[in-house]
Amino acid sequence: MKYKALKGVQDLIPPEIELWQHIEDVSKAVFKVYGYKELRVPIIESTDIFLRSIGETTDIVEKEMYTFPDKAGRSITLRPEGTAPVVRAFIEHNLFNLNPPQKFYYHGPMFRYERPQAGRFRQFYQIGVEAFGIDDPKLDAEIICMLRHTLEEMGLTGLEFELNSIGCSNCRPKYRESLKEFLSGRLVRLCPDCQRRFELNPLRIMDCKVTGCIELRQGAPRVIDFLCEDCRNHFDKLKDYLQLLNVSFAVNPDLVRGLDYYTKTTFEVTTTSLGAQKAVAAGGRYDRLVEEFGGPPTPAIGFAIGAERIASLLKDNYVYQSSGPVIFFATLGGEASATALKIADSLRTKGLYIEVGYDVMSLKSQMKRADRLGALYTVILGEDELKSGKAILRDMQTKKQSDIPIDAIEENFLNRIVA
RNA sequence: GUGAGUGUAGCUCAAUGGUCAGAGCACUGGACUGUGGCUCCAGGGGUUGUGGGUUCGAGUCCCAUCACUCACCCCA
Repeated sequence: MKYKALKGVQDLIPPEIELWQHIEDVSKAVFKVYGYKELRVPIIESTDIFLRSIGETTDIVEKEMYTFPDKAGRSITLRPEGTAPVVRAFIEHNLFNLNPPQKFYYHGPMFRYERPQAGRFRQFYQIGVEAFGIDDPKLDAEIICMLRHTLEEMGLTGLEFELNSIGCSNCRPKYRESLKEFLSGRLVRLCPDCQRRFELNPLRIMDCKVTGCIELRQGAPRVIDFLCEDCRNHFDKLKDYLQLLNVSFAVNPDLVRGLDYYTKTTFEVTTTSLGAQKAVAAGGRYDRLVEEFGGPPTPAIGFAIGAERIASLLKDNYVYQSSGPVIFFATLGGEASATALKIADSLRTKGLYIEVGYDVMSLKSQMKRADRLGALYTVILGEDELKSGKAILRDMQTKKQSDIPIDAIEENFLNRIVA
């Protein structure tokens, strides 16, 4: 094959595309009742937008970004995630002047240069939301509740909600030091990856799956125990609200987000029915990012849903809805074909789904096509029918046929639909 | 970036190193000169991912390369 899609990217084609439309439609409908407005931001941004927000030492920035110079030599990056561009747009258009909270959603492709595997692609689709201007844990609860609502509405079941608080700029550094102190004596016995994490992101060590590391970190300090009063209150209230809203969740003290900008609340939704890439949505609070981007101090929280993973969970049980044409015109001969085409065109302008056969096809193959398409009726129109002025109307379900005056076809079907 | 596995028809897969590479599904046609689903029959469709090598002989063995898959790192 001469041309193929690039590694890690994929075409979405019928009928599967319908599932994707379902996922987008449901999320839009649910977001709407929570007051979220759509925001469309470019898929390319200045590279430094991601350097500053995601963190220069994260893997995303270090090795996963599609970065290239444009024709004027500026460094451009295909967005690896949606929060940074939304924050940039939020500040650029002074959206903080609106009454808080300012609530937005977006959906579209993201790009990361990674080795593809199950549930991971180089171009992947996220549906995300961001809410600005309120640091009340009620907003955290609302947004997590909205996420649950969205996923359930899409038809997902058996999801697990995990929750954590990773503190703020007051309490996290203290925890980080305490953790490093605890681990420093055991450093040489940790796996090579964790030895690297020790300097880079020691919190990640708590997430390591190597059995030796799991044993070594027994009794390690937990971030939850280091929260300052503000963070602790926030987290406690959030849990209360979630209980009030009947959202079942598990506190996972080891839930660490990969991006630098998160503060306080972090959460993740996982499923047991995918492979290693089992997170279907994740998010958290980022109270400092807007200010760091040059905007006014603005607390914020958001999440993103991984559309590929949702699609792969839903695809086996999804029932495709696409309905067939009301009429299939099976014609024989040029004159009949022209007559049918004209009637079909007229009915289509009235909003009816009509298909016509083409002259190269035998009647048999036209009938077959009508059947495959799921047509309700087939109108058979040949030279005999033109002569008598009456076409054959075949009900595809009952196989019953009757004559119908050619002049009356249009009116007949328009009335049928109205009635 | 690391590791393992797999590349044969549109799809799912066969073929102890030995004729000119097969089957099911799908597609087209016929049985039914102008009537769909079921059945039967026939037909079209392949540079066996690509390039080298070993051999009298390679889909099969070896090397390289590309792609796909899964996992690691990391992450939705």
